[in-house]
Parts: sequence; structure tokens; C-alpha cells
Amino acid sequence: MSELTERQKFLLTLVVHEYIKSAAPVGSQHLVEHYHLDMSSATVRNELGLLTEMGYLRQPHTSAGRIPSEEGYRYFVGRLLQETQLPDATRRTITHQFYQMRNDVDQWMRLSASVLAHQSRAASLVTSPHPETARFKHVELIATRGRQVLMVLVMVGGEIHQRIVPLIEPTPQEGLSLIANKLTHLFGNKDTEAVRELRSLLQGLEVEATDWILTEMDQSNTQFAGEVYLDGVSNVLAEPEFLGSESAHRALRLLEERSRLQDLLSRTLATSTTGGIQVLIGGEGAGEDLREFSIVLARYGTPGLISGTLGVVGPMRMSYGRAISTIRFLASLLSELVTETLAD
Amino acid sequence: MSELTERQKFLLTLVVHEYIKSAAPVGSQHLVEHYHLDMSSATVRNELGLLTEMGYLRQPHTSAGRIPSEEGYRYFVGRLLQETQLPDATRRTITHQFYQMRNDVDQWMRLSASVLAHQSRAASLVTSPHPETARFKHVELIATRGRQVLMVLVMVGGEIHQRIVPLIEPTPQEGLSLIANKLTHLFGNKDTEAVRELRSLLQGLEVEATDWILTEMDQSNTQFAGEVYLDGVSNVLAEPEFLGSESAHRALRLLEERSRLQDLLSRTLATSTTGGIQVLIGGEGAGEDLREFSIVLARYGTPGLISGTLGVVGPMRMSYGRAISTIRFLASLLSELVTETLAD
DNA sequence: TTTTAGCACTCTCAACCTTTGAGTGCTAAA
DNA sequence: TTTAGCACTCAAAGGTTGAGAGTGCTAAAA
Repeated sequence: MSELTERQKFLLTLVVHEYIKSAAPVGSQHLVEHYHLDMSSATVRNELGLLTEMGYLRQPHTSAGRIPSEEGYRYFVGRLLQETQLPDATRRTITHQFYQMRNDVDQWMRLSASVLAHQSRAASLVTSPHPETARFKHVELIATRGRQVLMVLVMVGGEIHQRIVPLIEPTPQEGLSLIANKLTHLFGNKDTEAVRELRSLLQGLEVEATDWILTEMDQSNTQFAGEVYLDGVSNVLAEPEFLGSESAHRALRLLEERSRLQDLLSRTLATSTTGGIQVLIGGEGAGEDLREFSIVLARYGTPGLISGTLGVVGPMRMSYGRAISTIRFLASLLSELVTETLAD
Repeated sequence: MSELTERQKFLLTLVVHEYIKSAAPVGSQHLVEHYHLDMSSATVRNELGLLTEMGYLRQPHTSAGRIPSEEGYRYFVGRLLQETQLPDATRRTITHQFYQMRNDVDQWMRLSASVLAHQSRAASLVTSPHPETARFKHVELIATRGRQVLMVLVMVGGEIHQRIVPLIEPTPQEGLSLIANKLTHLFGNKDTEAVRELRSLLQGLEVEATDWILTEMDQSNTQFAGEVYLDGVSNVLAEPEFLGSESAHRALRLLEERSRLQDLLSRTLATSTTGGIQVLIGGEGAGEDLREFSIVLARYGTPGLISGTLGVVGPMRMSYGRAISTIRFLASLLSELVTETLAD
């Protein structure tokens, strides 16, 4: 396939921009007037005709303007969209918001999702940082009523697992603390395998507790992503193309099902190794439900060690520039926060 | 205002039921045929006319059938709706689901929200159990890179607060553990006031840590509710009356704003002391955004000690019977779980 | 007094038609 | 290669109409 001429690229860009702004098919005349082009509408028409032939544009019907096809968006994002940075003022505002929350680990993800949704004016999706392989950091056993013990397990990376453990024999808090301390010392920084080996050195209650620890660690290992935070879903539903539409609801339903969501993230991100930003247009590889949507994804954190996902889900005509620059900025911000404070 | 006749009550019930099922105005003829009534449509018409005059029904326009007014729903829920229990099979299923999760405290709320959304076919809203007054249970200080320390604070009731604490002087894990142990012993089961008093007995790092603990406890005290779990929002959006509607989006936006949501819950539930179930029809007292919605709310847990909220948000024509019976059942189930395993 | 049949009336909804206008593709001239 | 001109197409908007559902009222029947 031959390369597009500069003028064709330019016009394609214009069409994409205009359509993103107006959500209505854009016609040749409109372009000429609105952008003070140095050619007549007929010329534009010829070029648009070619672009349509090549599959970058399509017409809803014969006598309507053009709208970008999936291919068109893809070309735009891949070759035409020049990376812009977030405005300085915005960056400062965001940084400041994070600075105020710097000690509140719980809030980071929520804030990220909120910022991302606001900036991109679409739905955002953030997973908490999740280590590649679970490593033990700290365990605490807390007596509650009855034979129930609340086990609080902290992993390297800050993940906290909370679990109720039914003990065979009732044990006072002192005994529990002793066990917890011992295990904490013994298992510190060990991964599942190492903990499993050490298990044989133990006896009685210690073994029991270790088994519960192993359960949690195994679970953490098989789980691809951390918890998922959503925000800005209403942004998407408010877009004109989804006003009365069934498909938006199906997509929303997908977002509500954490399991399918995590599945989606793992399948798509597993293939991306560039550490860059992945843009799925028309929900490619994400299943039927997202056919009318685009997704912008990036990982943050230290790849291979501990990482999480940032994502924007919006209509195909979302503002890719804004989504990408925001995600890029947030990814670097979160990476910094995470490696600084959570890595061991 | 005079009492309704039995027949009027009966007809009102029929109209409400029918409208909930069909979402379309129900007419006299339809009622007679469909329910094999022992009277003519003209008679029904007369009665409906009276009910309309009294404000329990309204007509979208002159020649349409009737739909219940807010007053009508209120009368129905308050006086006509007989409490039904969830079917035994359903109860068993739900109980079983919780049994499988019995050790996984993290999952309880999510499961509750999911069950509630499914059963009521509307949006559900669950807050995690939150103690009336924060009482200290356990603190853990975990060294990470740099002078950052991860503080894990466990409250009576199982609430876990995670916070990064910047220390003035670097301290090895051993020192931190000593301090944590000491504070855990000292503060065990104490409330904010008691901890604040004990603060004077301490020195150096211990004071610093105590201050952070106090910050968290204060925050927990001023916060009315725990974390909010949502589910089934797409159920509501799929309802015919909201298909293309703006108002549904505004309501959804409200649900996305945790702060306003918590505010809403606190304001409405503060007034209810019966321990029963509160039904807000037409979003009464919940602000403009929810004018077209109804909310069913209940508390679970031990009032005055530790409690949370269960809620269903749906269209005014939601199935109140199902919502109420599900909420009632879940509330008792959760109350049991919470008092059994989390209370001290 | 209550119920019913009958009837005129009202109003929405869907179907259909027409008009309008934006936008196209093609052709022939610049 | 670009442009002006023109015929053509099609969706969206507006208007009209008929069908149908449902009502309220009245007068007769129970």
C-alpha cells in the first residue's frame, strides 16, 4: 500500500479532529470554510474520496460527510498524532493533589482514576500495584471473639490481605503474637517456594498459620492484577452516540464484572512489552461488547517486579491526545510513587 | 382523609403490580381482562377515577391509562405490601455463597452488593461495617526503603488503615517492631480520648507514631460510613424509562461521587432509628438528582457499636417486595457475620 | 344506591408523505 | 491538477392522517 501524501495526512487529521469535536460526519465544504483551506471543496472531495477508497474514512450513507473508520483512527493514532505534553499548569495541579495524598496509600488509586476520568472525559480504570511474584513481608495474628483469628498479611509492595482463620485450639493473643513474630522473621522477603520449604521446620499452630499464608500468596500469584478502580463511567454514557444505545449498557456491564475486566487487561497487556502505551481501537481483541469503544492502556511501576495498569475506556472518537498524555503523565507519577515507597 | 375501601386498595395494588411489570400506563379494560375481575371496566374506571382524585394515581395524559403517583407508591409500600420472605431455595443459595467466602472478609461486601443487585434487579450499594467510635486494636510498623515506614493500623471491628509515615530519624525494623508492640499493648481497645491521654507517657518516636495513629482514628470517627461498594448500575440503565434519559446519567454521576453518596446515607439514616427498613420514594430528601428513583435502605450490624448500610437504588417502579425481602435477609446475614467475627 | 352499557371525545403513536438541505460524484473547462 | 457546475442521493424534519386505547359522562338496569 502506497504512502499517503502530506495533504492526505493533513486532511485525515482534520477529519479526525473535527469528528471528535462534533460527533457529526464532516463534509468537504465544512472543512474548507472552517479551516480556511487553500483549495476548493471539490479538491477536498477528491482527496476524501481517495482516503475513503483506501479505507481510512467511511460514509454513513451516500450523501453524508465522512467519518474516520477504525483503520483511520489507527493510522491517526499511530502516525499522525504528535505526542503533546499535558499543560504545565495541569501537571502542577495533579502533582499537588498527589502530594497532599502522599501518605494515604489507599487514596492513590482512587485519585488516579478520578484525575484520569476528568482529564480524558471518559471512563477510567486503574488497578492497584501488584507484584509479579508474591513475597512475604509481614504477618499479624489478631485474636477476636471465639476461635476466630484475624490474620493480616502484608506483602512486599504493600498489598494487604485480610483473612479470618479458624484455629483448632483457642490461643491467647500473646501466643499468637509470638507465632506471628517468628513467622515474620523467618519468612521475611521470601517467595512462595521458599516459604513452602521452610514449612517443614515448623510445628503445630505455626504450620497451620503457614498454610493460610501460603493460600493467600498462591492466590496473589495467580491473580494477574490488583483491585480495579473505576471512575467517570457517566462521562461515556453522556456522549451523544450512546444516548439511547444498547451497546453502551453492555459495555458498562462488562466494566462491572471484575473478573472479565481483569481477564481483558491480562490478555491485552501480556502482549505489550514496549512499556509504552497501547491503544485498542474498536475494542480489538477485547470482545464484541467493546466494538464501539476504544481503550488506551499503559502499565506503571517496575516491569517484572511490581506493576499496575492505567486505562481509559471511551468512544472511538475520544480525544486520544488527551487520554494518552494524561496516562503517560500519571504512569510516570505513579511509577515514581510506587518504587519510592513500596518497593523494598 | 377517609380510608380507602377494600376494593380501592385491591385495585391500587393491581395497578402498582401491573405497572411495575409492564412499565406502561395500565387501563381499566386491561385490568378486568387480565385479572378476571368480577366487575365491568366502567366500574373499575370509576374507582380509578376516585383514586386519581385522591392523588394515588395519575394519568400521563387524558386518554392514557393510570400510573401510580409517588403518594400511590408510598401507600402501597406502607400499607398494602405484605412482607414476603425470600424463597427458601434462594436463601439457601445465598447462605451457601457466603459460607464459601466466610474467611474472606474482603469479599463479603462485594458479594453482598452482587447478590443484592441480582435479586433486586437494580443498583445496589453496600458500605463496609464501620464502628461508631474508633477503638484501637493493633498497630504494625513496617520498614520500607528510605525513611518511609508503612503503618498498618487495625481497629476493633476489622477496619484496616494503611498509611505511609515519614520518620524523622531512620530506624531499623527491630526498633519499629518494639515500638509497635509497646503501643499495641498500651492502646489495646482504647478509644481516641484514651489514646490521647496516654500520649503524654511516651517519648520520641512513640509520640510521633501515636500522633499518626490519632490522625487515623480521628478520621475514622468523623467519617460516617465505611467504604462504598456498588453493583448492578447497568440494571437500572437498562430499564425502559431510562433508555434515552438524561436523568439516569445524573443519578449515575451521583453514585460515582463517594462523598455525596456518604452524605446522602448519613442524612437519611441518621433519622431512622427503628432498625427497620427505610424506603425513599421519588428520592425524597435525597436531592433533585434522584427525583425519578426510589431507594431502599437498611442498616446491619449492632446499632451504636458497629454497623453498615445496605441499599437498593432503582426506578420508582422497582419491585419493592423483592428489594425489601432481599435487603432484610442480607442484613440479618451480615449482622450475624459481623458480630460473630469482627466484634471484640 | 351501585353497577353497567353505550357513546362521544381526547390523545398518543406509528405510518406515510413531502420538503429541505447537506453532501456527494462526475464532467468539462481552466 | 484544480476548479466550477450540476444532477443525484439520502437522512432528517415537518405535517397529515388513521387506528387504537382509554377516558368521562349519562342513562338505564340491578
